[in-house]
This record gives sequence, C-alpha cells and structure tokens, in this order.
Amino acid sequence: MKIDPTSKADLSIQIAKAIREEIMAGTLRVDDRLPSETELCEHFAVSRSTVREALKRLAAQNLIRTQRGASGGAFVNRLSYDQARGHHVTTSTLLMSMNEVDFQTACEARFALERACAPLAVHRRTADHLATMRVEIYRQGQPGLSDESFCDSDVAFHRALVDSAGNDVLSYQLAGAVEATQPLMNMITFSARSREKIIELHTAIADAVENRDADTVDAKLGELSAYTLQLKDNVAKARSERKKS
Amino acid sequence: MKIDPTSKADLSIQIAKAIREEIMAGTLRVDDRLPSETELCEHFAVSRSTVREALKRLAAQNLIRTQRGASGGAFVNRLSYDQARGHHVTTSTLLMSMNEVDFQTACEARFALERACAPLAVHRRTADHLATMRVEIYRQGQPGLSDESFCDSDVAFHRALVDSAGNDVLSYQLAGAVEATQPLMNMITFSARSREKIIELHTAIADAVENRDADTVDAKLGELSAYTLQLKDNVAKARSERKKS
DNA sequence: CCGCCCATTAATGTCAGACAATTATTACAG
DNA sequence: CTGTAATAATTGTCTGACATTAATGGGCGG
Repeated sequence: MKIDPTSKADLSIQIAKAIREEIMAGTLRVDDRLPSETELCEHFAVSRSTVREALKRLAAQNLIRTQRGASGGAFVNRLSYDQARGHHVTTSTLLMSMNEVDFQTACEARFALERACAPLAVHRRTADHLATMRVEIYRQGQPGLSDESFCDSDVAFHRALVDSAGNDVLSYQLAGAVEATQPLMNMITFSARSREKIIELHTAIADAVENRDADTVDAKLGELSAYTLQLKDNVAKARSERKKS
Repeated sequence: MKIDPTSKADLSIQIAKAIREEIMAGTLRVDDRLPSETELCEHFAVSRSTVREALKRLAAQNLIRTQRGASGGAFVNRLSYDQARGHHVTTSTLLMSMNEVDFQTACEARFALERACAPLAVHRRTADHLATMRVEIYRQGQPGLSDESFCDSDVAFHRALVDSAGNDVLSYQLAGAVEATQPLMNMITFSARSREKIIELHTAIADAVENRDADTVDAKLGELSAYTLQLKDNVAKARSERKKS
C-alpha cells in the first residue's frame, strides 16, 4: 500500500498497481468502498489528477465502479462473467488481427476447444439450449438473410453449444476462442461457402446433442473444421488464379 | 469519431470508446501515432484532464502506449501475447475468486481444455518443451521444496504441455484456465496431496508426449483430474470431521 | 568536415485550485 | 408526519501552471 516516488514508473501506474494488489489479495473485497479521492491524495501524497488517472485505469479493467454524490465514491466491482466475456472477446479479436494470426491456427484452436466441450454438452444440455440451437438453425435457413446476420446466428449457435456444457468457467474461456475467431473465419470464407452444407452440419450437431451422442458431435465438429479449412483453400486458390490472369 | 456532450455517460468514457472503435476498425493501425493531447482537446472540445483520463483507460487495456518528449505521444500498441496473457490470467483469477466458483467447475473446465491440447501436443512437441517438462518434474522431486515453489513448478509444467501444442492462440486461451485455476486448486489441496503421486503422473504424461501417445496423455490427465477431485473430497471430509468434534 | 555540447521545442507527467453536477442526509415548515 | 429545501460530501470537468523527457538543430572547437 505504498508507492515509490523515486521510481521511474508513472505515479498513476504505481497507485493503480497498489490498489489492484489489494483487491487481488482480498484486503479490499467486493462492494467495499475505496477511500475518497481526497483521502487517496493524502495517503499517496500526490495530486488529485494523478489519483483520478489511477482510478480510471482500474475502472477500465472493470475492477472498480464509481458513483457521484454524498456517500458515493469508488467501489470494488464484482467482476461479472458478461463484462469479462466482452473484454475477453475484444482482446482476443485485436490480438488475432494485430498479430496476423494464421487462419489455420485460429481454426485449429477454436475447434480443439469446442470439441472439448462435447462430452459435457451432451451430458448437461437442457431443452433451452437445444431450442436456441434449433432457432438459430432455422434463422440460418431463411432466404434473404444477410451475410452479417448469418455470421451472428452462427456465433449464437456455437455459443449455445458451448453453454450447454453447463460450466461458466468453460463458457467464459471459450468465448475468446469462438466469438473472436468466428467472424474472422466468416469474413474469409463467406463468399465461398455453402449455407446448406453448414446448416446440415449444424443440424447433425444439434441432433447428436439431443441424443447425447458425444462421438457424433465430435465428428461433425471435425467435419465443420475440415470444411472451413477447405473453403479457405479454395479462396486462396481463386485468389492466385486471379493474380495470374 | 464524435462524442455526445448531452449523454449522461462520462466524457472520458465516450472519448475512450471513440478511439477504441477506431483501433478496432483499423482506422488507427499498430504504431500509428494518435493526435497529441492538446489536439484531442480541441477535437473533442474538452479539457486536457478529460482527454488524459480517456487515454489512461486505453492504456490500462494495453491498447496504447505513451512516450514523453518531442516526437512522443500516444501510439497504438501491438497487443502481445504475453501482455494479453497477463491480463487474462488476472481477470480469470478474480472472476473465480469473486464469484466463488465451485472447485469442481474450475477443475472440470481446466482439464477439459488441457485434454483438448493433447493430440496437437504429441504431434508438435519439440525437444525444448520436453526438456522444460523434465526440468520441472525434477524440481518437484527436490526435498525441501516449499509448497509455493511446488505450485509454481506445477503451473510451469502444465504450461509447457500446453505450449507444446504449438498454437499461440490456444496457449493464450488456456492460460486463463490453467494458470488461474491451478493456484486455486493447489491452495485447496496442497495440504493433503502426495507429491509422489503427482510426480508419477507428470512423468507418465511427459513420457507419453515424448512417445507421441495422445491417448495416454489424455488418460493420465484424466487420472490427475480424478485425483485432484478426490483430494478435494478428502479435505472436505476432514473439515466436517473437525467441525463435529 | 566531423563530433560534441547545449539551447530549443514539443510532448507527456504532475500539481493546485476552482466550479459543476449529483446524491444522501438533515432541518424545517406546513 | 410529510414534503421540500438547504447542506454536505463526492465525483466530474475545466483552467493554468510547472516539471520532466527526449528529439532536433545550431554553434563551437578540433
């Protein structure tokens, strides 16, 4: 709970770190109120702007929330799965676009993880999950559906599949892999793909989940993966053809 | 690239959002320099403190970095896997501690994901990965090793296993599951566990990876999972015994 | 002509103080 | 007792200043 004014690191970084560590260590618990900005100024012997920049850093990570008015202040935030998922997907998406992740690498990771859910999913799936999957499959079959909407529905289908494993931790971790790579895959391949083929595979997966047949789910996810990679190949070939001419 | 001054949301949040969207959309690319704080003030018609708070928010997400001096400024940051992994682990850890995640849930998620790596790991493991695993197993066998060091080594072992799948995306996604749940599991069970049993399983896993035997890796990870859950049971029983007396 | 030192300059980092906006509490009037 | 207005506490924003850092260019000496 101290900072080193001689350190070369920015003060607001040090302060944010000090507070973050208290939260991680449990000294500050969920819904605890932090000292007011003025008190933090005194404690760390810095100006209010510096304290505020530190608090904004923490707020950006969803670690705290602030409230104005009397008996307001900064409170330790309960990290919700939804908030965390949003962040996770954003970061994963940027990570992949900025590092020019190989299509095959992303695809491999995504399906490896999704297949890991299959045994749990067939075991725990509820009627709700099945219904969601069926609805999305129906949507995907609608004529006139835009490519963007098809992508969205695709993501929703796979998310329902993952969620049906009934494990929040798993759902959270997979959000990054599935939701961040899916659009990437869609953008690359949607010009070339056959919606019928994908809907057929989705239907087979939903059926297998309903029948609690993990092996078939796994196999069909494998087919989907292979089909996606093949599409990518076709697109690449078409591109080099065009280059030649 | 505009903000709405009549919105109830804080200005610094709106500004951060506007810039974040430009980064996500690719308008601002990696290593691009943002306008200086003064220019951003004029552009958004706000004060410098507000702009700075917005920039700190982005910096907290590793989206930008800042540099002082002439020709300094804020630059779009290339998200590195290491930075992102650190964040991911921190968030996952907090998520699990704050939401009081069931031990079994965490354990289930972690092993399901790790087992998904097995087929890739046996295929792509290098001598380096094997060496790391062997070294960690050796460390784990040292008498007098503290519980904390044993935990660290355990994490390092599993990380080497995951990394040997040779897929950066996979390694990143799994960091959250493995590195965040492992300490939780260790804290709960390390009083009761037998290091010999764990070292034996680790050795079997390393051997199987070396022999490219995915099924055995999978089986041994399953045993490790079962053993961990059994330990947890023992601890729980011992606790209720103590309560009775 | 080359290299070193230094002033300049442009940028972020920090500070101080003020006012605005918001909200819970308290006091007061009816 | 109730509704309303004053009050106080707190975060949000603005302004202006100075400190710190680092690239740049110019002068000066070799």
